[in-house]
Amino acid sequence: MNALSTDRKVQILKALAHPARLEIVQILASAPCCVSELQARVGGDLSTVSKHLTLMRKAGWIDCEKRGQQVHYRLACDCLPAFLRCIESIGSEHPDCDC
Amino acid sequence: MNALSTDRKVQILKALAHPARLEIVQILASAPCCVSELQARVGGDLSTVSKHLTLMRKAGWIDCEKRGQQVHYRLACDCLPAFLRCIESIGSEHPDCDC
DNA sequence: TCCAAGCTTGGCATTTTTGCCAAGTAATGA
DNA sequence: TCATTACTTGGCAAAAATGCCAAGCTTGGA
Repeated sequence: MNALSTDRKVQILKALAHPARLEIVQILASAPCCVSELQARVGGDLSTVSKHLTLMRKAGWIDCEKRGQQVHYRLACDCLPAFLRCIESIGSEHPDCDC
Repeated sequence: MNALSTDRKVQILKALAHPARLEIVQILASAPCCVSELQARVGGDLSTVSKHLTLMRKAGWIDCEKRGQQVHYRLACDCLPAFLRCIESIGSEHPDCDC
């Protein structure tokens, strides 16, 4: 019944478990975006942002499409909002963390 | 509107982004369990399992209660099943990963 | 053809995470 | 009280993740 290996699920989870990557999917949740625009919003080197995007694409969270010189990234799943709501609910019920 | 900081959300995500920890919450999803029983199921040193549990408790995924010499851990959220279904759906739609 | 814009990839030093061992604490029973 | 069970915590070496720089690769325009 468990179609996916634990390691595959962990790969998917790790892909979002990083501040810049989480911000990127939240940006992409409202609209598709190209790499340099994402870099402008989250900061860091362009190559770093590109590597984050590759990692999330391999995990399955996002897709990309080349348009001229630009590469447009967009969400590849419908469940991100529900996924993030779950995290929000855990966070608000346990405000006494170590952050 | 975004009640939680990005870092707090990342902490919550990181807490599940590990093979042993993901297996532990999946075990706890069916029933509460004590530490040595969890160790018997996921392997590794008892101290390692204990540290995993502490980390997930601080994140907010699980709670614990002391009963005599044993400490019983259990899920602290209702949304884990939906959360895991989202991961499953991403994994099954993108089977060509590097795992 | 040549150049520049927009990305990706390689390499590598720094930082973070992991997991074992040893030591410590709390509860229970002899 | 003493020993045992059930955990937790400290410490540290090994492994993994991160992020910058440099170098590459396409695409489109001059």
